[in-house]
Amino acid sequence: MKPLTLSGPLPQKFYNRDPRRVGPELIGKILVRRDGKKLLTARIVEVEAYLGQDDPAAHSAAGRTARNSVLFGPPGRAYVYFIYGNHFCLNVSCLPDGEAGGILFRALEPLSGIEEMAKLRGIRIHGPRDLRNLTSGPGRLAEAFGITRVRDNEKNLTDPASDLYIAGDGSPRPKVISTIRIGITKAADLPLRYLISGNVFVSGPRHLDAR
DNA sequence: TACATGATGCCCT
DNA sequence: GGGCATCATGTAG
Repeated sequence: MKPLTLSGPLPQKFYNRDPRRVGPELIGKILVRRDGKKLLTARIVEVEAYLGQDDPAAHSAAGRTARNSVLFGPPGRAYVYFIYGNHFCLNVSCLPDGEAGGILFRALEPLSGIEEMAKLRGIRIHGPRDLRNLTSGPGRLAEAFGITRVRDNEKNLTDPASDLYIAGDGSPRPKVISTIRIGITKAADLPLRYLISGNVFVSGPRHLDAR
């Protein structure tokens, strides 16, 4: 495997923009978890943008509550929520303090710490195909990175001391396409899902024409 | 205090 | 490709 030369955490100003700009630029970046001696890394291959009050599908649509307050806070913070009684999902807040918006992480391509991810997911890896079960899907990737609401919600992902952050690795930005978002019923026609076209680690349709 | 709902994934065919 | 487990949250009462 090609050795990674990771940057530090992406700066706060990276997230201090409209989610529709942040989303596509997050594609190809690296999600990093430092867990004691272990280092988990994976390339971001699929995300979705959720806007503020103008987006009926966003958790922030109905205004600020105790649950979604991170989305209204400063940019670059982790918003972790629990869904369907089983799964955690990871988002990062966007826009200045006071404005709601965020990016949902939907799929990653595992790079390092794969054994640890498999352990956290409670599965075994038999071949390359099994790698997809690690981090393809919002709930899966959260589990593979040990992400929970108690541990990570409101965490500052731009803090160099953070054990969870997003870094660049100097590689060229991949070709990004956008499609409609997945698993929602409101505002379902907006093209706010961003992904690397054809990447096998993407969850759901991997091309523009496949819906 | 009760209840409907959901930005899902697993386990069957 | 479809059924379903499972519970935090918000809202109504």
